[in-house]
Amino acid sequence: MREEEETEWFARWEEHLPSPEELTPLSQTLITPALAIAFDIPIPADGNPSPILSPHFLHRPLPPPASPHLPPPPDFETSDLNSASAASGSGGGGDEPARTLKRPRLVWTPQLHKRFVDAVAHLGIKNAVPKTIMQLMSVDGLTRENVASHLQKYRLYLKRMQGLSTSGGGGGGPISASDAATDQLFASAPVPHHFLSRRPVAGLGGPDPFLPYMPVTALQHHQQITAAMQQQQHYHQRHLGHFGSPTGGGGFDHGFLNRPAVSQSGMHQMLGAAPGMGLMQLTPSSAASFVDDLEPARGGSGERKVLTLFPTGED
DNA sequence: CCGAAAATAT
DNA sequence: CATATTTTCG
Repeated sequence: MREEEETEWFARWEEHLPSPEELTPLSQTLITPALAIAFDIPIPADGNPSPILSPHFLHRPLPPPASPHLPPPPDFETSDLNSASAASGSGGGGDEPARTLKRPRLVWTPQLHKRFVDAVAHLGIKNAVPKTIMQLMSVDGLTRENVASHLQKYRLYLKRMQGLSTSGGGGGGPISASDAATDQLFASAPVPHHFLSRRPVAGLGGPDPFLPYMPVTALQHHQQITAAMQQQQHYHQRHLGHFGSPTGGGGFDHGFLNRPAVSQSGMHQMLGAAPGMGLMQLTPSSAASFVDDLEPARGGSGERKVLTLFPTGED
């Protein structure tokens, strides 16, 4: 019977999250610099190249099928399309500049986290170790430590949930125990129910028996964690928090950005700061002003038209 | 290399 | 002060 349940969440998964453009207001560059040029697309801020930092992190093609008999890796895009100019087989050179540089704090955005969860789900809790996860994610710049750290937190989150999910968890609300700001990130991603209260399937040493892979084709992000992105996202995250759209008739909560009340933690932070909210923490290095335009669109329905596409031109 | 804890940064 | 992410230790 459980099997059916699993298939169910599986089917619902799609609706659970990716969805709406509302959730993807992030400005992912869909157009590569080269492409833009080819199409003669005038990049905004022409005079303002947004000299946002672009520490060229190392980018590895990530080769391995890490999965023995695992279905083809998710359509996770390898998130690398910068091979245009670097195609030169030069020595491999190897010189990935950025090997000993202190890379900026990694910001786990919902998208990244989703990728993380997907990877873990496909690997199965058993094989979900940092290294493997990292490889599956194929996110350029991601290090094993990044994943390990996040995994640690993720596990704690899962554990926490198990204890709170006393209501039989069946049917009612799968995951709605705590809405601490902390869980927001995790809430944004569908937590495979197998993870909860359920140990490795006996008799199976490998990945879960079934793993049809979810239809997350909506993934339209070319993820390349760069300082630029991080800054933008970070900035957004700070401003997000209250969205007046109480699931207007929806009924399904996408579980993200629509948490009505902030817990104490949130208040504490505000208390520390001024009610006027002027907390704009720009990273030290370049305090260039970004053209972020994430409008809460209060009032009627929201209007998500965030197109801050800027050239990742880094190659 | 993995996992947990301590240390730091925000 | 709390939380997120990094670095250190076992």
